[in-house]
Amino acid sequence: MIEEEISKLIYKSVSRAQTAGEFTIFEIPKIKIDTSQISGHGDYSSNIAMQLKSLVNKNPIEIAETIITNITTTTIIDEIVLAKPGFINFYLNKSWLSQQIKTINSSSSYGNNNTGNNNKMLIEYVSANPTGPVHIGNGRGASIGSSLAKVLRKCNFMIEEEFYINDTGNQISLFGQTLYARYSQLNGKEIKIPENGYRGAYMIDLAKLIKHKYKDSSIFIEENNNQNQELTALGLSIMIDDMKNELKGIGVEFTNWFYESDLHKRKTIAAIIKKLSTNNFIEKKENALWFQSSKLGDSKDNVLLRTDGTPTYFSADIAYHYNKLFERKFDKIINIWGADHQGHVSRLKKAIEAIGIDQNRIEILLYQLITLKRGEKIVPLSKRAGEIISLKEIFTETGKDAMRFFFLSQSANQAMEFDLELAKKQTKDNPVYYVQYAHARICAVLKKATEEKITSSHENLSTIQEESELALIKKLIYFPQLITKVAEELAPHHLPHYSIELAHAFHHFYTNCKVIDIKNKKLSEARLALLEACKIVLASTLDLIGVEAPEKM
RNA sequence: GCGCUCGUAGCUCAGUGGAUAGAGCAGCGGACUUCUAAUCCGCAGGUCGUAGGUUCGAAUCCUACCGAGCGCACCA
Repeated sequence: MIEEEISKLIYKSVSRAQTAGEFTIFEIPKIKIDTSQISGHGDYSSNIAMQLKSLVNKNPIEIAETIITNITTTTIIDEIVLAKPGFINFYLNKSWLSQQIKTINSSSSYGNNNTGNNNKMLIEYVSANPTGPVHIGNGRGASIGSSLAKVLRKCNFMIEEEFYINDTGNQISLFGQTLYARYSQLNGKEIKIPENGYRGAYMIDLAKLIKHKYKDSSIFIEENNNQNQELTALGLSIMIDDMKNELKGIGVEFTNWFYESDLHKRKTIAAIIKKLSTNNFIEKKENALWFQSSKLGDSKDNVLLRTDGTPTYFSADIAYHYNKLFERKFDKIINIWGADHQGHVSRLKKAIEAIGIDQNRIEILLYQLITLKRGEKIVPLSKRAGEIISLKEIFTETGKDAMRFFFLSQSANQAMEFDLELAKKQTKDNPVYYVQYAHARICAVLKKATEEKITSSHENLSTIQEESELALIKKLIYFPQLITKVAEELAPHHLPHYSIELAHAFHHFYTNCKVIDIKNKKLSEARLALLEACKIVLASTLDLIGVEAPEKM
C-alpha cells in the first residue's frame, strides 16, 4: 500500500540524515501517514517533523526541510511540499495513478492481503434463542458478523461463521410448555400457557403447523404432564429452520450451527469444571458450585452448578469456548454480542484464563441495542411479550439491501433507533440506492460500449488527466487500506461510508467526462478501463456490505 | 451505588492527537436536444454536553460533573 511506501521513504530519509550527522541518533518512531480530504494538503501527509521536535531539538520546519531533501525520488510521488507548522505533504504522480487502473483490472482479488496468514478463525454471531423468530436486534448482529467475515476472508483468515443454539435450559422448557399448551388447546384440551411463557401469536401458528402434519392430532398429548419431549424437539427444529430462512433472506448464511446440547452430550462442562478445580478456582458454597473469578480481579464469583446440580448458562458458555479454542483449535475467535451481554465479557475471559488458555485469542465485539419504535411508541423486542415484530416482517417492507446498508452504516458503539412508521420513507432516502445507481450507470455505459464496438484498453492510460478521473482513481486505490482498517478495528461501518464516497467520485466523473466518444477512441478505451476498475471495486464493496450490485435500475 | 457505551450542523451520523471539524437527509439557488437527473454544481448551517487538566497542538487523552441507553441473578 502507498502509505507503507511513503512511510518507508520518510524512515529512510530520517536515518540518512542521522548518518550524515544532520540529526542526532535516536530510535525513529512509527511514522503515520494520513490521507487528506482537503486538496491543498496533498494526497498524503505526515506530521513526523512535529513529532521529532523534542528528539532533534530543532524547529519542525527545519526538520521537515531536512527530511524532504533526504527523500529519494520515486515514481509514485510527483511533488513534496512543506506546509506551515511542519507538515510534509505528498502529491501522487499522475501517470503512476493512471497505471493503477491496470493494477486493479489485472488482479483477481484486488484489496486482499495476508494479515490472516491462513489462521483459523471462528466468528460467532446472532445466536438468538430458538424460542421465537429473529428480530430486528438480531438483524444488526447478523449484518455486522456477516460483513466482518467477508472482510476477514479477504485478509486470508480461514473463517468459519457459527450460530450457537441454546437448545437446553429454562427457556427451552418454557417454550416446550407453551407449545404443549397451544397444541392441547387446538385439540380441545384447555391448558393455560405458563406464567412466563411465550405469548406471541407465532406459537399458535407453530402448534397449528404441527397439528396439520399428523393425522392423529392429539399424538403429543399425555396425561398428567405439561410438556412432551418430542413435541418440543419438533417445535425447536421448525423454529431453527425458520431462523435459517429469515437470515438467508437478508443474505446471511452460517457455515456451522452449533447445538448447546452437544456440549452436554460430550460432557464438556464436566471437563472444564475439572480443569478449574485443578487450577484452584472452584468453591462449594451454599450447596452450589462457584467459579472464583474474584481471584482474577473480577467483581464477584459466579455459579457454575446450581443447588440442584444443573449447569448454568455461564458454565455452558465456558465449555463452548473451551470447545472452540482447545478442542477445535481455532487460533482466534470473535464473538459478536448485543450490548446487553456486556456484563458477561469479563467473567468469561477470566474463566478462559483460569482454564489456562490465552484470553487474547477471544475478541468480543459488542454492538449497542436497537430501539424499535412506532412513531413515539417503543415496541418491545422480547419474545415473551405479546407483540412480536420479526425481522422478516420488516425487511419485506424495506428490502434486504436497504436493511443491510442501514444496519452497517453506524458504528457498533452507537445505539440505533428504528421507526417502523418512517421505515419506508427512510428506505427511499437510503444511500444504498445512490451507491447501487453508480454501479448500474457503469453497467449501462459498458453495455453501450459493446454496442458501439469499443473495448477497453490499458495502452493509453496516460490520456487520463482530468481532475475528476484522478480523484476517482485515488478513491479506488484506497480500497486495500479500507480492508485493512475494517479488519484491524473490527469496524465494518467504514464500508458503507466508503461506498458513498466512491459512488460520489464516480458520479462526479460521469457528469464531467464522456466515456464513449467515437472521435476520440484512445481516450474512450482508457476511460472504459477506468470504468471497469471502478466496477470491480464498487461491486466488491457492495458484496462486503451484503447488498446487490444491480446491472440496471 | 458500581461498570460499559454514547452526547459533533435542524435531523441521522463519520471523524478518536494535528492544518479551515466532514458526509447524507431536510432548506435555498442553479444544471438534462449529450453514455441512466435515483445524478451533478453552488449557498447556508457547528462556542464538537459542561468545567478543569496534560500537550507545541485536544472533538479525540486524563479528571469531575450533567444528560441518554445497557448491564450488575443459582435467566439466557
